Amino acid sequence: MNKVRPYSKVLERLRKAGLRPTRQRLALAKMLLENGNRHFSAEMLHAEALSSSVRVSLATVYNTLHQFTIAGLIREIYVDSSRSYFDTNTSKHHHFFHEDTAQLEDIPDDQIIVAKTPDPPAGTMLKSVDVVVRVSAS
Amino acid sequence: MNKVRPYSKVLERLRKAGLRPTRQRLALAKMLLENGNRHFSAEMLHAEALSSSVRVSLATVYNTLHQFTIAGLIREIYVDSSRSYFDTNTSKHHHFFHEDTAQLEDIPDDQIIVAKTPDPPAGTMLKSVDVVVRVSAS
DNA sequence: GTGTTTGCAAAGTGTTTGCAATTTA
DNA sequence: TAAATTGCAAACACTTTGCAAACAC
Repeated sequence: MNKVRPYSKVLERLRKAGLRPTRQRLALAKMLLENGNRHFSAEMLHAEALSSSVRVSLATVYNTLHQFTIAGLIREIYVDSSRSYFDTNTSKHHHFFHEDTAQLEDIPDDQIIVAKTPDPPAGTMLKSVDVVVRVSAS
Repeated sequence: MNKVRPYSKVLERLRKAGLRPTRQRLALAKMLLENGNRHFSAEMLHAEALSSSVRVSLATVYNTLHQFTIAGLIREIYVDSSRSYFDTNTSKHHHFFHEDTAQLEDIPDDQIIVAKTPDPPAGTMLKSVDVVVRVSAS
């Protein structure tokens, strides 16, 4: 059902987020949002941009990922204490993390059940419930 | 029941892990293992050591935390992509992460239920199931 | 035109490493 | 005294930032 979004959709989403659709932002948004769910780091996205002949600096990739995260277009996943990973799928779901390869993989929804979510401590509100299942070659 | 472990216990645990009980390792191990469950970063532990007049370099703190982690005396928790956090409680349990203060807090066992743990992908074995509930001041 | 965004290079942060000096067994 | 460990400073990897040039509206 949810096919590749037409170009205008991406442009519209940037506008809605208050982000000027510059050449760099548009190119990165298209790479990320028109190709299904993806897990990636800043370096990975930068490398992919360059090999697709999208000229963009690494600094801009970092800044753009930050802006996209704030805008809710992507989300950050915490699995490594020395590198940021992101996911284009912002809906509630969880991850496998392959320790050997540093790859992320979605856990199918029917494969995990968090039956009870804890009450947030007094004075706080819940932001997210993230489950990471670490695996390695057996 | 589980009172403060006597000095010899810590020494014995280091020996069992194949780690020579040097002054630095012994001091750090005592700070960590004789004071209940603690969440901390390398910098935090280093600062605490210095203020307790335990002379130890930051490099040694890093190296020691790594060795303790491999030995299973402590475990690492992944909540921040720019800093490593550790926990002296190595048994199965989950965490709140206060985004405002960067503090970790245990989730009481009866407050969370992971009813179904996913099958690890083919060719992999499960290492851990970590739940992080992010909260912030409301 | 005016304010925003980019790219570069420099700076910053947390962490690791090489190696001489020290310590442990 | 032989092997392991420490501390320092330098090196590292990843990320952020200052600022002039380029760009969007």
